[in-house]
Amino acid sequence: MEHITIKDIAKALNLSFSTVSRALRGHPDVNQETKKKILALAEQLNYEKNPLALSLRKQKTNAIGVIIPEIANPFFSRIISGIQHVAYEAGYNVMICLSDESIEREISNLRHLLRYRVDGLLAAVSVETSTFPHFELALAKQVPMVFIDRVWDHPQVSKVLVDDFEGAFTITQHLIEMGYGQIAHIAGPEKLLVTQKRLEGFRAAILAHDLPLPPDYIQFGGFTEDFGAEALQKLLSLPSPPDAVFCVNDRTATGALLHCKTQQVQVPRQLGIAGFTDMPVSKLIEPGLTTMAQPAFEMGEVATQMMLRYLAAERYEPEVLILKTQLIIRESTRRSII
Amino acid sequence: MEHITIKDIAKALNLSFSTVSRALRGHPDVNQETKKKILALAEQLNYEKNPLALSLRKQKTNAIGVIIPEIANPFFSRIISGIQHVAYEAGYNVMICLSDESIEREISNLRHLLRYRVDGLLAAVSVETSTFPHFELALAKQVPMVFIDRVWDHPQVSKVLVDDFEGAFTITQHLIEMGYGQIAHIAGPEKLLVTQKRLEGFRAAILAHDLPLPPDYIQFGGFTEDFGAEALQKLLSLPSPPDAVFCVNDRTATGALLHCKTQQVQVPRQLGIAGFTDMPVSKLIEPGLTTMAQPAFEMGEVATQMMLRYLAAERYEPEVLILKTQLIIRESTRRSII
DNA sequence: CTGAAAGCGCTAACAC
DNA sequence: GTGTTAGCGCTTTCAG
Repeated sequence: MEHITIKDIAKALNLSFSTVSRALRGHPDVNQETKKKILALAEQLNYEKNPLALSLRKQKTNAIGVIIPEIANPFFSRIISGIQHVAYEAGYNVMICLSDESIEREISNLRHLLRYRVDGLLAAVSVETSTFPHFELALAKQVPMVFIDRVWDHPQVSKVLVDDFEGAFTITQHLIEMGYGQIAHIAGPEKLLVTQKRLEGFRAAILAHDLPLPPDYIQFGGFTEDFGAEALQKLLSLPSPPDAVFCVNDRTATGALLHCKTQQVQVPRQLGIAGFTDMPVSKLIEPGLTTMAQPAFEMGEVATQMMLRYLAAERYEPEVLILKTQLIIRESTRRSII
Repeated sequence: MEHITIKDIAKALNLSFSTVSRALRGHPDVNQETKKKILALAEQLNYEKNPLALSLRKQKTNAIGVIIPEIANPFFSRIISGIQHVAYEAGYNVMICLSDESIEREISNLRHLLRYRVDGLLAAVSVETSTFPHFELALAKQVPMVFIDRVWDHPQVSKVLVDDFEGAFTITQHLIEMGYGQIAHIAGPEKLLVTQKRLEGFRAAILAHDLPLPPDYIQFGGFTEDFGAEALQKLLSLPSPPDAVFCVNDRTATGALLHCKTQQVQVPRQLGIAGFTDMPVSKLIEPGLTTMAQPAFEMGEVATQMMLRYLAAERYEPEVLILKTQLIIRESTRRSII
């Protein structure tokens, strides 16, 4: 038989299918004997509940939707691993959608997941996302949401992030301590909250130490390697070029580093470079990249745990969880001879 | 209203819901006028079909299941990107499950997807998988399957892979051409087909050039960095250590390279190192890693296209597609001074 | 304790 | 053209 159903079992045992249904989901009102028979037969026939029918009936899918910009990025793929890990243990299904850093696609992903009646939503917004009507919609539908890292800054949704301000402050301060005095910042996409926070942290550290900060020292743009290289090129061609850069993430930092290699710029001697995130490459590249580590896997885990709590309690109380970053010092900023 | 249905529209327009259903799915037997009215109202009310009900009714989910060992591995995440890319364009939904390189979990993933009635299945098996009763089951249920890279070698299923034998042969030959004469092989998990094919290709190249191949020169084990380092350590402590290693993948090669750095072994002068796959790190690490590039994204794409063909034609004719690898020469094997 | 019946939202014969 | 009906597989009243 293609797929055996509750009815097949009922027929075989000469019972009504409601009794079978009860037995199968452990309802107390069913005779021990018949229950035993039913379970035995189900086992033997390899019966499995049809989750589609179940979802339709219960109006819940037992699924958590995930919208993420790209999966080929280790930061996000580690977040997804964390999500899967926790969801799997809890018997929840996760539906992953990729926005490809496009807001149009993000909207389409969201519609898809909503249409699908996911029980909850985990998301990191695309670089293009600066208005949030699509997420408003989800909010209106009472779907619990937890944003991860790339958050929607709205009081009614939960967030899991790191303290970007503090992280940026700390690493900038590290550059200063290493003796760099003309520090520039390769920033991310201008409208993103993460970009702004890291910029603020950077700026605060620079100001706290009375260092110069010409407007040209801040280069907005993107998260890619190419952008990092391009931005550094601009910085180096300034009349008074920086002696260090803090990059919004490791990818731009990597791009900057590669640019230095082609241009024979000595890192860390002539130029100090620091990143953010701590991707696997960062310790392999040479010189090793100084960076602020973000606990990506853990971010995925805790976001999912929060979601599971909401789902279990059937109430959604927005909360904000801020995880620790960690300064990882490698060679790309080791200017001073110790 | 929480979720508007076909009935709501029917009631509002004083029609039977079957008419509405017909209009909504473009059935010809419906008056142009009423059709227009229905579509207009649906549009206005922001009606969306409930995919759960649809799937239950049609006994197909419009979903493709994917089982993959891990997502944090760039090779697999690029495959997934390729899959998502094609599936998305075709309006197919993809359900990603991670086996975490565990066969137990792989079995559970498969059961989950089957229970979920996915229309087709894409898979790369775990390192632990050497028997395939779970996939037999899927085959028995007539679910079309395409294996990617880590394949089940069964005549009745489709496969998308690269020519591992030839790739291994080519890169080993490259090592020989660079003047290395005592070449070892850090192999993968012993039972995996990929491992065997690459080993065979390696061995064939060595034999073709009449080079020595002591049994100790082949170290089976895993795909991880740690294993690469460990295996190289053993090789280097041999009475007659190799002057080059071909590693089953870039991760083991990276581990081997790192081991060389800590042990002050000069690469490529004292030891040549070659990998397989071409991960993003491979060009960033120093020295750059010589490797055989596998078109991961494309593998995901073509596997999905095959699947879409089966689904559209409603018939599954197993086929095998072999994609080209490409030798990427970097510094880790540039021994000879040119 | 067990069975009958309604219904989740939709499609697809079958009537009219 | 349109409405009626049955049914996908299951849960959940409501009777008995």
